[in-house]
Amino acid sequence: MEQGSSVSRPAANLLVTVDQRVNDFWRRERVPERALGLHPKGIPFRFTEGPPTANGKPHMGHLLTRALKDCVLRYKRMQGHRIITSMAGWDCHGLPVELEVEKAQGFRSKKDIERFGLAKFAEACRSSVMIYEALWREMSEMVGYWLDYSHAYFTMDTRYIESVWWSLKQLHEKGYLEKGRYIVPYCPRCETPEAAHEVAQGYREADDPSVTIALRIQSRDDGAPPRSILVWTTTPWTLPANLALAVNPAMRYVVFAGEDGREFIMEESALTRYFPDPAHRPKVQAVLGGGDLVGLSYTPPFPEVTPAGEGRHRIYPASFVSAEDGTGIVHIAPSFGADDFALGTEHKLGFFDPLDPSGHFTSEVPLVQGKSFKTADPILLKILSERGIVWREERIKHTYPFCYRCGHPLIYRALETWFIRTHRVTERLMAHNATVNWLPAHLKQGRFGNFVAEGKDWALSRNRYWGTPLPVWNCPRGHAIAVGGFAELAQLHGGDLPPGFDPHKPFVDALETRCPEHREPLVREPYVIDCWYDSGSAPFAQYHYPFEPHTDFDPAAPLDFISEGLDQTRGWFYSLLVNATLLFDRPAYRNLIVNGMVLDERGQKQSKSKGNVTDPVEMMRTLGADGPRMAMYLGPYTEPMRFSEHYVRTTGTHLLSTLVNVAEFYRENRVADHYAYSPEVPHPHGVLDRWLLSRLQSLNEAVTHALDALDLHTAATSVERFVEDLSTWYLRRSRHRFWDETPSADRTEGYATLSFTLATLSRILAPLAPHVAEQVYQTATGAEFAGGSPSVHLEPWPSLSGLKDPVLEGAMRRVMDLVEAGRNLRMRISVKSRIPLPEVVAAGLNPEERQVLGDALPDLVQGELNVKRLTMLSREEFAVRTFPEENWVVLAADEQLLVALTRAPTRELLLEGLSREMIRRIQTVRKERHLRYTDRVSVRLFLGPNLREALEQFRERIERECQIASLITEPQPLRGEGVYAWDDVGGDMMALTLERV
RNA sequence: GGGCCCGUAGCUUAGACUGGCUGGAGCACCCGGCUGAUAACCGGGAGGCCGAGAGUUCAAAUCUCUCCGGGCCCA
Repeated sequence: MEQGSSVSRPAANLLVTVDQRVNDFWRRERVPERALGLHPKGIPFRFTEGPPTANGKPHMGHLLTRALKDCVLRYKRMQGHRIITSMAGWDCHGLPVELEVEKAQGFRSKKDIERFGLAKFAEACRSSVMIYEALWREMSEMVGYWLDYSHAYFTMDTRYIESVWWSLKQLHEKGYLEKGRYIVPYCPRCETPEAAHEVAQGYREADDPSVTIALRIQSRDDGAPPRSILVWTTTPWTLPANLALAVNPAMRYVVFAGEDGREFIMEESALTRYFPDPAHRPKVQAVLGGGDLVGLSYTPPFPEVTPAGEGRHRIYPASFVSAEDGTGIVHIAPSFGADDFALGTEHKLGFFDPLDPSGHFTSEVPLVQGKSFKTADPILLKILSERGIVWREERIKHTYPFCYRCGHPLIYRALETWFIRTHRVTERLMAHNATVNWLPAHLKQGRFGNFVAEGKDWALSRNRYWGTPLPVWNCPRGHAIAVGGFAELAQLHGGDLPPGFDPHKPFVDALETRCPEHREPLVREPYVIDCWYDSGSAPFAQYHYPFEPHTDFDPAAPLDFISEGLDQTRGWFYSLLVNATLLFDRPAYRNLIVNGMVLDERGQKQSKSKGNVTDPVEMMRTLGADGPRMAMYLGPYTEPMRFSEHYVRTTGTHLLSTLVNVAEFYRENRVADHYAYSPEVPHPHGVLDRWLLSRLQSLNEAVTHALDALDLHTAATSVERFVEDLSTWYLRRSRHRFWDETPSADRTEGYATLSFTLATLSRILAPLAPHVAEQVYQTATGAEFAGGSPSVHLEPWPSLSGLKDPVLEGAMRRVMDLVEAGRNLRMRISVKSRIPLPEVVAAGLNPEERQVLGDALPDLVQGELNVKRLTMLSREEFAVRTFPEENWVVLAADEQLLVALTRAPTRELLLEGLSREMIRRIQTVRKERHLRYTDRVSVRLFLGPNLREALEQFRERIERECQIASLITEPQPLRGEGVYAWDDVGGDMMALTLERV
């Protein structure tokens, strides 16, 4: 068992092997299930999984988010918290899912969907979701993101939808849910609005009319000549819908006379654009401020079709009016533009929208009735020309949005939309946001705070099919009924709902309903809702609240922690806040970590078209899961982060494979020495052991502090430094103890210290690198994945005390510096460290430091520097002592530390060095033969004269270190197969054969 | 056009809130050593106008302003 659980070397796929073994163990012992069920009485730690859209393959950014969430949840679990809730979740609705199906079916428009049949379409969407859910689940489980996947919530589930309906009815009753209008990009051919990211795909160069018209201002009974204001537009078809004009009060406008004697008004700098040649530029007769124009009335371009009304056809001030193009006077058609809409709403101008859903003029504009908006352009212009209203007519090339699916030009138009009136609670939203601990902090008042402060309403309804249906039914008598659950719907239906009732379209609309008051048939609003509302409902809807009475959902309790990517700022972070505020009047969450975007190795955004997308599953198959995880914690995860295989290998993989190999070292030796693990806190005597334990407690404290602050970066770098110290100082300085032939108290204390350290470190590492932590834990405790073994993930978070010794840690730091200085000196005199030197003299450790190190100080330094004697002096003593240059080399390592080293080895020491040369070469051969280091061998040697002398003196040591059972020296050079030979070992020949015995 | 963030060695970063010692470290690179735990380890080297400029100050990577570059979001 013990041999079999050794990790294979060389370590190319070391961490992949670890993952496999650990995953087998977890599956066999049902560790995730047991871990998720720990601490049923623990202090709640409230969490909700932000449901990823079950659409498209997961990318590196998703891996990052999972790594962050998993780390925090594991930490809290180890601290004894009960996680509420560990349910996984999937966002199932929305246009991305519909598009996926449309693409698969080759659909080009909504009409294709209708022809296909809504019931079949819904089924296809559902299947699509389930395919992606499997992909995502694979990635999430691979990275070790432990959630309860078998009880995941799906936003398309009937019960989930019922909870969402409940909440919408709450909003409706409180008056937050209302019908209104909203400007959206709209494709008349597909008869659907488009989302911003869709519009962004469809910008193209377009050739359009560029028309300047002159609208007559109504004179103010002062006898002055009539003036006309000049208005520029590229969409003449919107002119029948003109309800106002806008000017910028901060700009200057000029009055000038035209050739026909009429007076015209435009913005000052626009005059230069319209008349580039100064010789032909008309004379300015008067200059007006924009404010002078505000309030004036004018005659609209088509007075016979455009309904007059209060406030209409006047000039309004607006800051969005610019002087960059046009005349500095903007035509306002509130039905057909965002700025227009806002201004129209502000001044209560109402709407005039004479287009039908397919973009053809209705009978409201008889001049062009039945014509599409685009073909109406020239006809309308011709009429205006005949009336003398067209002042200048040109063409313009500019970029314009087209439908990315069918290529038809889009229009912006005001559509009937259901809103959540969030602007009414902007103050509450801001107050709740103020309580949140945002990481990074700048988002709180920055990007997110600004967005909330803008106080825009939430346009909730969508003209689509696959989504939560808007649960509002209209009575022909003119009132609306919001349905807050299936029981209420059954009442309207007048009987039980059909068995297995699916609330999606088209089933919900096929249900017959009657108004309980007027007995008239009800018709549901045809919309589905924004899927962000679905996910924002997750904290309660995943529990089917309030229909199921005894759940973990507490209406009064915000979530303790969530984490998602920066793209969720206006997505989930916002919808959670709105839901929590409107439904429960409390903040939605207390802490959140927002991760940045994951870029490729050159800092470029990863995108399919660039072909620079790293597949997280592929990466984990090559490198294991924990290397990428660790690399993410070690990087700037709240900012855009470069990420590549090379980056992972040199950070996370390096750190973790070092650690695994330290554990492997421990295993091999303790198996050979039959050391039995004990979980007791050791109290060793040796300085190195005590130093390591002190470092361990310091690490424990640092990581606890960091994770409490949700600072995973500091936690990871602390671990990194510790592993470095463990591997390159403690182990290198200690390894010989573990090779002692005979058991000693010191060796046993070494095992106790190392195993305790590894076991504790594995617990500290568990939230960060769960697989490697398990491997190290199993090795350290000697459990070795045996059936019924405990798992590190069922252990509590360590809280060491009484082991810390700051003086010792500081003193050891000085020793490390001293050794480094000594190595530097050896380098200068070109004496390799295999050759012992007689003496090193040093100063710079204070008495306290020297005392805490005691006898160990010479051992540490002499062993590491391979010198026979260490003499410690005070700085004063060092200063007065002379170090003749022919015998000594001296270095001031820093302001404190002074080191002097003897230059030349004695003949005796030279021979000792040669013995080590021989040992090294024999060891090399052993390694080449893949011998375990417990294997014993017989060796035949042919040696030059110096080496022979060295062998005579150090024979016993060579035999011991190389595990030699029989050693024969040959007088003649060895020849033939199996002979290893060197011509220059300290100037001598050396050859050998070696056999396992 | 507006908002937010980020610029420290080729790369990843510490230091910034609270100004102060020669701006530390790892990877990569070059030279050398070592190798019976390791994609290991050890020593040395090269590599920084701390994005630029101005200001405050006895003193600025750090505080202030402006600009430049990059990113994200919005219009």
